[in-house]
Amino acid sequence: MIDLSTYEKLPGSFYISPDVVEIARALLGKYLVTNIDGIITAGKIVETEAYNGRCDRACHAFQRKTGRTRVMYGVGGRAYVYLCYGIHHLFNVVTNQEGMADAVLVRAVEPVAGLEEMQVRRGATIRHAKLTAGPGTLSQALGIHRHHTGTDLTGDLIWIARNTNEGGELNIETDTRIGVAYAGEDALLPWRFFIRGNPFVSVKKKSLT
DNA sequence: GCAATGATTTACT
DNA sequence: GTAAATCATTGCC
Repeated sequence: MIDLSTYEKLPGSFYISPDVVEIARALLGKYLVTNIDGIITAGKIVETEAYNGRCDRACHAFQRKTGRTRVMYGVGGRAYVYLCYGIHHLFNVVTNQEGMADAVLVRAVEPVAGLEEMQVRRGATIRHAKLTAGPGTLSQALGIHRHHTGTDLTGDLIWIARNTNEGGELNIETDTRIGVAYAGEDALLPWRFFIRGNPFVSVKKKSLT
């Protein structure tokens, strides 16, 4: 179990920045913590993707203000969780100000707390290294569900923290996003960020620097 | 009201 | 490497 006393919850102001790409990059190395059913689980964020509601066709909210994407048009600092392929819950962090539909998809975390609970949620057959390596699997491991959409990330159910004992430089790698080929040229945007060499990154680096 | 589809994962060949 | 699973949201009738 990690020592939560050295973890500092990110303030609401962190999510208000107009630059969603910068936030996606800044979230690497932070800790995503959930308190579901009274059980704390947490993971270090090792992979993210940025989605921009105004100039990015891969974003669900691009030129579409619907029931599902409504939360993304709200103020930053809330959760956007959506069901993909009928099976997987994908966790996003809404950013920017009211009316700006930006979000950061958390694609992978490294488990740091509540490992046993994650194993139960994921099933006995799963290997430890695969507990949270992927946007659908990390949501399942942390107990994040579709109905958590709209959750305030400065509350006590789901939040993001930084370790005050850390803060050193991270070896951050950049690449194109995954699974958004339908978005045409927007799929080429280098808006995926991950920590180099971390075994929990969902998709391996495809090219050398 | 109804049919199409996806920011994925897993199992099988 | 390829294919199936599976359902809320969406767009059109």
